[in-house]
Parts: sequence; structure tokens; C-alpha cells
Amino acid sequence: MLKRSFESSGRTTEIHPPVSSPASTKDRILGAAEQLFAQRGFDGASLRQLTTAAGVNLAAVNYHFGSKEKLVEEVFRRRLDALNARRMEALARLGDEHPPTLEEVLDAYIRPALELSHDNHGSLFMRVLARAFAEHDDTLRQFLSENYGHVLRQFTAEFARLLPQLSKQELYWRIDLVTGALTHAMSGFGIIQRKSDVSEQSHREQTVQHLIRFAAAGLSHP
Amino acid sequence: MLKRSFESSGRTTEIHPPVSSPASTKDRILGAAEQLFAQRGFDGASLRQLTTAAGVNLAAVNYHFGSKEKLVEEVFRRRLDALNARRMEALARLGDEHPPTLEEVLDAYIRPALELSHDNHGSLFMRVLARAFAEHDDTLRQFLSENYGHVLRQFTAEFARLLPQLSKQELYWRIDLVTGALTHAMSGFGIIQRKSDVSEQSHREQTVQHLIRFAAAGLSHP
DNA sequence: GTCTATAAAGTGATAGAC
DNA sequence: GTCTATCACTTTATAGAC
Repeated sequence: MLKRSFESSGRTTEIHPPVSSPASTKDRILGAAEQLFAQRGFDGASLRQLTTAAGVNLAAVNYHFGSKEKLVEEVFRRRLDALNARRMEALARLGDEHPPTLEEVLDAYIRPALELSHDNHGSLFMRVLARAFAEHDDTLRQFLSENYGHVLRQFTAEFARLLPQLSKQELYWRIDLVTGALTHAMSGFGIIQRKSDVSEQSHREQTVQHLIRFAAAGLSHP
Repeated sequence: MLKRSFESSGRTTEIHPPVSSPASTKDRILGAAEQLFAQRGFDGASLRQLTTAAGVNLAAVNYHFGSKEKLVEEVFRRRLDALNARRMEALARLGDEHPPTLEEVLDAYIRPALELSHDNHGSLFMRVLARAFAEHDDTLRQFLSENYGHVLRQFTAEFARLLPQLSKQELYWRIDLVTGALTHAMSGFGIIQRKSDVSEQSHREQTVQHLIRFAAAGLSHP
């Protein structure tokens, strides 16, 4: 699935909907799509299931998004625009005082994703993202690379600076392995039980530290 | 997809087909299914595409396997029976002389999978396996757990013995992260370019060492 | 912007001839 | 064991009324 596409994608000028208004039809569709794509996959979730879950008419998907394929892209765009902007901000903020450490750079990459996982059902989105990785779909990969490739390149450059002893090939290998580990872990994150005597915030903080230490060990081992 | 099932699954007594006979209809279907499931997913690949690719009649799938769902299970069984048997043998062989090291245990787990990736189109199967992970499908997870869970438990016990300083929870976390990294890496393994001046065997040996060192660092960091 | 109705094609599965 | 033909349904997408 997902063949080509790319046009204005029907987005209106209003990106953030008014705070306390009832969700618009578009947003209801996007929410239901995220949930059903996470649970059943892009092919497994039909427009009928999706519009029923959203409480909107079947034809609304084509009216608002043009096609199922464009809807898929919009599901990614809605989360990744904000997520990657926050990663870039966090990275930029690091350089202000002193050259950042490996752990700080990893924090800038990982923490925004984990915060998303706890906000508004974002852990569902991490499962959608994990599916996209497993898909190996060229068109989807190209979409992600064109729109968000600069983020990965920026972080890779930081890692290269911090790990000068590694060859380019070696570094790419390790980043790929770390990416796999993080995607896998975060897509299962909603499932992991949090003990009731631990606050949500401290649970997340523990998880961030876990992932950072694991990633740092995997990147920098001799 | 994949709702329940489990019966004799139609397997005949002959597990390994005669060496140099032309592939049977069943094997042709399994081969085409593996390829198309890897490329398009379990829902994305239709029985019509699949039987056309295999050069067999549409009705042959239901005749030989009973349903699409049972065919999916057989695709897993065909590879995992052999793969996990080799892992268990490798692990058993380690204990013969001396208590094994962490790297040796990881070798017993990783090497059979990488050998599969180079044999008969096995890298396609690793992509199918990566999809199964991303699916989060309860029935599929249960099938894998019931049939191959003992392998993971055995290796986990070895890791626990070798890393006594880690709590159970901590150990499970790290094993989960390592699993994500390995699955991700191996499912992309067929894609990675091998330089023409390196023999296939030494390339694989390099890769095994890469993965082992990464996994060891991720499991045992302080 | 939302609805119904429907087109056109694809889906898994099966009956029954050979 | 393999084939054709077909059933009963679902799929995405769209035309046209409101």
C-alpha cells in the first residue's frame, strides 16, 4: 500500500484546533485512524471500521483527506512535526553552555518521544511508527526521509563528533541497532505495567534513564 | 487477522522433502507466502497474488493448509522449528567443558539466525518475523510463545546466571531492548551491501561479532 | 460539509468436475 | 491433487441529493 502522492494534502491554515472545542471531524478521523492502524495495521484497518469508530460518515475520509493513503501520511505528520521539532529544540538548547555529552544528546532524542507516549494516546502512535519500520515500504520510507531526515542527520553528526574513534560504517551500524531497540521498546511502552506506588512522572524518568544508558552503552562500547 | 486455530495443521509425515525433487506444491506455496508476507504483510498479500507467484491454483492453499491463517502459522513453523532447535543445540554444547561466557551464549542465539538469513532466502523470513513483532497480535504472540517460548526462557536463565547483579525486572528490560535491536538489524540484513572484496562467510562472521558485542554491551553495562 | 447509494474491483473460501 | 466457476462479502472510491 501507499503508492505515491504529495500535494497540498488538504490541510487548512488552522493547525492547532481551538483548545476546548469538540474535536472536528478531521481530528476524530485522525484519532481513530491512529488507534486502528496501531492495532490492525494500515491494510488491516478498513475505512469502514475507521469511520464507524470515529462516528463519522464513510465518505468523510475521502472528502477531508482525498484517499486512505493521504490519511496515513497525515497520521504521521500530525505527531512527527511536533515530535521532531521538540527534538531539534532540545538539541539546539544543549549547545548553549558547553559541548554536550553523549547522554545529553540521547536525552534530547529520547525524552520527547517518551513524553509523547504519555500525552494524548501517543503510545499508540509509537506502535504505528514501529509498524512503518517493519513495513519496509519504499514510498513510506521516502516520505519519512524527505520530511524528517534532517533530524536524524543532525543527531548522527552529533554522535560522530562524540564518538570520533568509530568509522562511519561502524557508527551507522550502531545507530541502526539503537534505533531498532528504541522503536521496539517504545512501541511496547504502553503495555508495561507501572507499579501503583510510583508516580507516572518518576516512572517515565526511570524509563528515560534506562533507554539512555542502554543506548549509550550500545553506541560507545569499545 | 489470525483468530484462533490449532489442529493437526495438515502436516504429513514427511517433513524434509526429498533432496533433489522439484519443489512440491506445498513448498512452492510456503516459499511464495514467505516472500509476499515479508513484502506486503499478512493482510497486504492476497491468496490470489500468492498462488499466482507460486504458480499453483488458487484453491491449493485451502486444500493443503485449510485457511490463510493456518498457512501463516506454517510459514513460521517451517523456519522456527529448525532455527530454535539449532539455538538449543548450540547452547547445550556450550556447557560441556566450562561454564559459558556471555559472548558464547549470545553467539548460540545469534549465529543460527544469521546463518538462516544467508541460506535459502531466510532473510525474507527475518522480515516476516519483524512484522510479527510489530503486529502485537495476541493470537500470533500466543502461537509463538506456546511453540518457542521455552527457547527464550532457557536463554533468559543463562543470562540471569551470568548477570547476577541485575534485578529480574532490569534483566527483562535489557533483553527486550536487545531483542528489538537484533530483530530490526536482521530484518534489514539482506539489504546491507557487502563489499565485493569480502567473502560472504567473513562478512557474516563480522556481522555476528558486531551483534554479539552490541548485545553484550547493552546487557552488561553498569 | 454530510449524507445515501452504488460502482468496480478485490477478498477468502468452497462445491464439484476431472 | 488440481482445476474452473462461483458464492457471499468487503474493499476503496465517487456521484449526486440535501
